[in-house]
Amino acid sequence: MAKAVQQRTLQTRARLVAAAQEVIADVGYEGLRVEQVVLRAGVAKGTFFAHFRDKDALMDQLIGAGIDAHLDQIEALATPQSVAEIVEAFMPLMRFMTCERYVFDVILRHSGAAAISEIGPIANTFGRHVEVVAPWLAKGPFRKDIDGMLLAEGVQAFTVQAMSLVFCALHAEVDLRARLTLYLNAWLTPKG
Amino acid sequence: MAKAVQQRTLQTRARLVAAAQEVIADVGYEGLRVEQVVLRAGVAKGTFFAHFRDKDALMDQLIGAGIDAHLDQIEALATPQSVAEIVEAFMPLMRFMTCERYVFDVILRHSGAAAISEIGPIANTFGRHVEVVAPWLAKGPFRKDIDGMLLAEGVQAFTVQAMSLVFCALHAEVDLRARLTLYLNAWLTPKG
DNA sequence: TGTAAAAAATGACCGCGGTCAATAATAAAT
DNA sequence: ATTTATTATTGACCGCGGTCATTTTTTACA
Repeated sequence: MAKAVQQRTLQTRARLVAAAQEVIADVGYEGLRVEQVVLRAGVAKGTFFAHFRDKDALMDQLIGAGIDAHLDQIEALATPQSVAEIVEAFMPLMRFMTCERYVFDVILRHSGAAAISEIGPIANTFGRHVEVVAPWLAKGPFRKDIDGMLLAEGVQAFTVQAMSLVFCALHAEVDLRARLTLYLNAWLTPKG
Repeated sequence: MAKAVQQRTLQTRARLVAAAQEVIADVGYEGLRVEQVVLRAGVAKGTFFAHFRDKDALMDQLIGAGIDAHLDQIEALATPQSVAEIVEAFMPLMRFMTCERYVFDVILRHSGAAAISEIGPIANTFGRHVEVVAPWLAKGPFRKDIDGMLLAEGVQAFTVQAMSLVFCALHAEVDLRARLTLYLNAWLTPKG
């Protein structure tokens, strides 16, 4: 039994990813065209689809990597001791996730796994997000009446809700930080 | 000043909508092709796009109408007095929203208005949803420490989260009703 | 080396959403 | 009625994601 994957394969894939990042640097995520990517990479169109199931799979990988990089930063932080500190810790990640409407759409589409038994990069970052937040909540001055995982899932739900409002005409005036702070105070430190 | 809109226009639009519904009955929302719709309606392809900005706009209208019909039913109900009753009231709507992955994606994409200053049918139903729930929460045995609108927004966020998990491989085993009940108990009747 | 089997790359081709200059139908004015 | 202005319809055409039979390259083995 030989090497399952050839050297050439890795090179081609790396070239495709590098080319894609260059294209994105030029025209943004939404402006990316597969044809431009293969042109830069110097391969045929069909080759792209031999390496990625579809354009969305490439986006899943690239955006997932971006989220992971932000989560690395977040994990290196000292444990936040308040809602304000939690919000602040997540601001850079949220800014990235909402840098383009198209990016946020891709994230939403992949946040629940794209297909059954097929958990992609972005879906994994959502799992990671919960695992990062749960211990914070356990250590901090927050409600203790419900399971830590459930509490963390709630934080995630409200984070998504707050980001959605960035693109919502009805709530355009309310900024992301203030909105998430409002949600998390109500969720994490209920007085009723 | 004459009638701004001709009779013919209304007829054509009605034919297009009717044709679209027939196509959906045949092949589902995801299977809908604009060409099939115009074929059934007996008009040219360009006509479709004179009546709808794009395919998404048609979906927005049709799915938005579906959600509105469910909200009509929900509004006719007696005010729920518990989390269980709230969940039950929303089950049919949630089943509709998650009848196809594509449908849920369209809903997410349009739940925050599609474009600035352009609030579509689905975005409106999200506003309506909050307005239906808020009075329920004010009257029922739920926490009173935060604003009613905020409380209702939270219900919406958790409803979306619960529906997302329907399509998520990581949580496929957990059913919608149980998941939402868990969320809403934690949100509406905190003990901490 | 030479050769056969497996893996990777190719590019012509297709499906389908969306555009637009040209045309037809309707309403308004004389 | 005839002309004029406005609005609706048409269908050839384009952009772009995605497919697949064919060709090229690599690997395994004699």
